[in-house]
Amino acid sequence: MTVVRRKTAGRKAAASTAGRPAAKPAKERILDAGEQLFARNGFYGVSVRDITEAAGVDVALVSYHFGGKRELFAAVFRRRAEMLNPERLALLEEVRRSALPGVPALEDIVNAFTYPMLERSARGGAGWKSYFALVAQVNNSPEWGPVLMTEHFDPLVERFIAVLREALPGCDAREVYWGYQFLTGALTLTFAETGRIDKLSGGLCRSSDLDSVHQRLARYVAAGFRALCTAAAPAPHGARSKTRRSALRKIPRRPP
Amino acid sequence: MTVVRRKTAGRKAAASTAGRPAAKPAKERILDAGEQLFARNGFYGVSVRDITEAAGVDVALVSYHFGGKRELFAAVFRRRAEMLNPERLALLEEVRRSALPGVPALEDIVNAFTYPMLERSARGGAGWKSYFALVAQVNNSPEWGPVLMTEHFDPLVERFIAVLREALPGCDAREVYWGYQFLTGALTLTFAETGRIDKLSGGLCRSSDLDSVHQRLARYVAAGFRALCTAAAPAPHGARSKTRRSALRKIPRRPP
DNA sequence: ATCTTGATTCAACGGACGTTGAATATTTTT
DNA sequence: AAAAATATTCAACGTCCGTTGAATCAAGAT
Repeated sequence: MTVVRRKTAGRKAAASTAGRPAAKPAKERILDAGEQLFARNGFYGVSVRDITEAAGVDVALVSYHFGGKRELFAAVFRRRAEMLNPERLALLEEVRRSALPGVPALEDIVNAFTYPMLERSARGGAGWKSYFALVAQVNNSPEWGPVLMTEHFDPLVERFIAVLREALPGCDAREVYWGYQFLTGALTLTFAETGRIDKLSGGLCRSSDLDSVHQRLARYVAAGFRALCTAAAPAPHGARSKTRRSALRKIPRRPP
Repeated sequence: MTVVRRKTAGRKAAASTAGRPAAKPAKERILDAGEQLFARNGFYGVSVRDITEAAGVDVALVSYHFGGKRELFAAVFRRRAEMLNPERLALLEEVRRSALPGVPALEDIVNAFTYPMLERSARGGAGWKSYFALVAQVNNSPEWGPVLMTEHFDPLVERFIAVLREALPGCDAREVYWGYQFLTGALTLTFAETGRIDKLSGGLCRSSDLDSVHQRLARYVAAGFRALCTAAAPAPHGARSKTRRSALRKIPRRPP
């Protein structure tokens, strides 16, 4: 009956005068809060109420603006992919064009793939950092990976692999696909920034030091591609026994 | 009052005669079911009831045997780590010993690290496959990775890195740590088996084909290590501009 | 045979979950 | 200024959540 409407008035005042964060529209603030929280605890580890409280909006707005929690998750994932990937594609084409009539160096191709991500994760703001941590989890999730990664990244990846194959003439396509798989695994774990390398190295390396990654990943991966492609052609067995046979022994099967 | 105890009698009969799965003790069946479900949907994506229903036991047994859901998750993670890592360590030492008085090939060191996992994921049974998919998610999770990976894998990893450094004399320690980081990222994404490489390659490569990974990963990673370590010594800038400078442009900062 | 201990079942708890519909407020269009 | 469209608030819904305590069962020890 005599309840005073503190909330509404208070929110309005805070939005127009006091706090910075209330400047953005609610829909965007939900995306920001969801991005941060989903990156930390995954889809099921975050409730709609967690997100709306962090965003300072009402719970019902998630269903209103996005249709539901799952759709919000997809929208979070889509938002920055659409900002990022056109630029990565343009950079890749630029690398390719500037190497004509030859083919670009493998390092440059890999860099075109990784640099826009590493650069934004390092200096693009907290939102981008959260986003890439989220990508790391999605990429390794059997539930979300096949859906979201395929939908938003595969067109770019296909073009990237095509350019890689140009730069690796005569190399079996399978080697390139596996080489890409190893690259994306290394890249996404980097974005997870779990701090594990910090502990392992006793502080010598830091997860957050993406410049160190930028200086090393392309070289590492390019060498890996070359090693895969200079290996014996599709001869499944024989030769090169040193790397495969030397000290390996069979693992016994589990007892039934 | 007159309720008939169908459940108990039925379960007992099924356990002793009809079904295979009831042969194991309840505690182990909970671990098995949790392993499978956690691997698919993560910690928060699976309820205690999901697990106990899959295991065919009462809900209360999770709290009774493990103390709670979180402790069950940790127990699932610990169980196979304790089977696996002593063997990986023994294999590493065997590789090292059999190379004396020299140092082992990088490929053999990496293989000692990866082969026991790849072999079990390929031929160790469904439980092992689930387990490594779970490891892939944990390794990329900012919430669980630092806790569980550090606790159960770091002693092994430290020894592994020490041997790597023996095999890379004169190489800066940071290069080895980063090289390991890229390796574990590539390895764990492989275990996630999201099927993404299958779609990308049009069926040419299969996520589940861990033998293909075994044939390629050690070569790829060893070449990567060598590339990191033969690069210009800790000279942070200069030289080698081709790999770093050529076609890269600055990414503009976000508007404030 | 009785006692003891550990394993399992059952029912229930308070709370958090995602979503909804009606009511209200705000902005845009006419 | 009125009307329409959009945005936000509030309260509540039914459901599922993890955990608990008391009761029952199954064996082994005394």
